[in-house]
Amino acid sequence: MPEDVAWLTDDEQRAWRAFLEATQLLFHRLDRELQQDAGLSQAEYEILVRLSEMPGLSLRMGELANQTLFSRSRLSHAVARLEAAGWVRRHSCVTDGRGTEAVLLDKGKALLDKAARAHVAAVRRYFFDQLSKSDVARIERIADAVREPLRDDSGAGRVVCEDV
Amino acid sequence: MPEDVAWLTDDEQRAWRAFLEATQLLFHRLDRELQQDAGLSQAEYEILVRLSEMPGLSLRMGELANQTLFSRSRLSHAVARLEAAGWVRRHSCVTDGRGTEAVLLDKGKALLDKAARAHVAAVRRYFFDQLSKSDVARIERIADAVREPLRDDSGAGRVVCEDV
DNA sequence: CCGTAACAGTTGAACTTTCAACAATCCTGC
DNA sequence: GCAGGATTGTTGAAAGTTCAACTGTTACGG
Repeated sequence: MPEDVAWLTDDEQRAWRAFLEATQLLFHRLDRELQQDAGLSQAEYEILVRLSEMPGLSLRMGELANQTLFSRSRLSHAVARLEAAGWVRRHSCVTDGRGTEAVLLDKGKALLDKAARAHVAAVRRYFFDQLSKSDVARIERIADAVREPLRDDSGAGRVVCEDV
Repeated sequence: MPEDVAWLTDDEQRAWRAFLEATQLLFHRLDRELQQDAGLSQAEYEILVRLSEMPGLSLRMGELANQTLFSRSRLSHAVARLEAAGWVRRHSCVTDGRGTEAVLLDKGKALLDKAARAHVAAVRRYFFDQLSKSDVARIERIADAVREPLRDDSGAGRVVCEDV
């Protein structure tokens, strides 16, 4: 391991590895339970949730992609599967001929309700049960700080200096 | 959304979503930069790192799977690719005829050194630069608390009560 | 020893995600 | 209005992951 770039301190090293392992384990576990309880992947669940929160239970594909942080392609494939399963329907957008709207169907809403119960319980059990009130606040603050710089320039490769 | 199971409070809801989004954005970004800088996926990088930390630069497949949290199958495929690329070699274990040892080759070590420089810089830029000293300590503590219950019974489906 | 169970790892098929190319529509300036 | 460019979304193939079945090896009980 080279030493000439700013390496991580021991504290940082331990924190980073613990963080990686914890998130990995947590997401794997939540995924598996969601799969067992409702036959949904985290990705599918996320899509259904976002739709369910919209008035009209519908959303343009692009906006849905933004909210879920999926690529357009990934979302297209995923929604195609949800549509095949009868949980979602797509129809082309009235106001913009290029667009497509995805709509959550009753069958999908029912499944989501069932899935959400189990999923929230799991999130509580494996995550919030281990956390104090101040941990929760701290996590929100840290997460906000981390995501803010990453949020916008999501397609940029390490901008160094690029103007005039 | 049903209300009869312990739902999340508003604080928890916000923290959870921020956490999900931050981790997603962070991992995507690190993945992409690793890919651009060294042509490695996070998974491949992880494998090379673990091998590089062993005396002899080698590890049994099973132990490597444990450390990386990969399934045996995933690891098999991944190491097969690394082997095809000439970064790793496999040979069957001397002391246990069933086993296989993966060994990091010079070419792999060299690649890893290069990759590590860029990767660590990225981890610092996108993660630690946003964190205070006390954030780092808190993260380690929380991560430990979260992973500990998940660590062992990694194959269990929500044990309710199972004895006598 | 021998038969059986447990273990270590690999394999191929099914599925998901990514990547690049594409079709269709909208917008803009002339 | 219409050419050129940007935007929206889909598609098919390649790459990666998961799942279940399989091979070969070791450990154990009789």
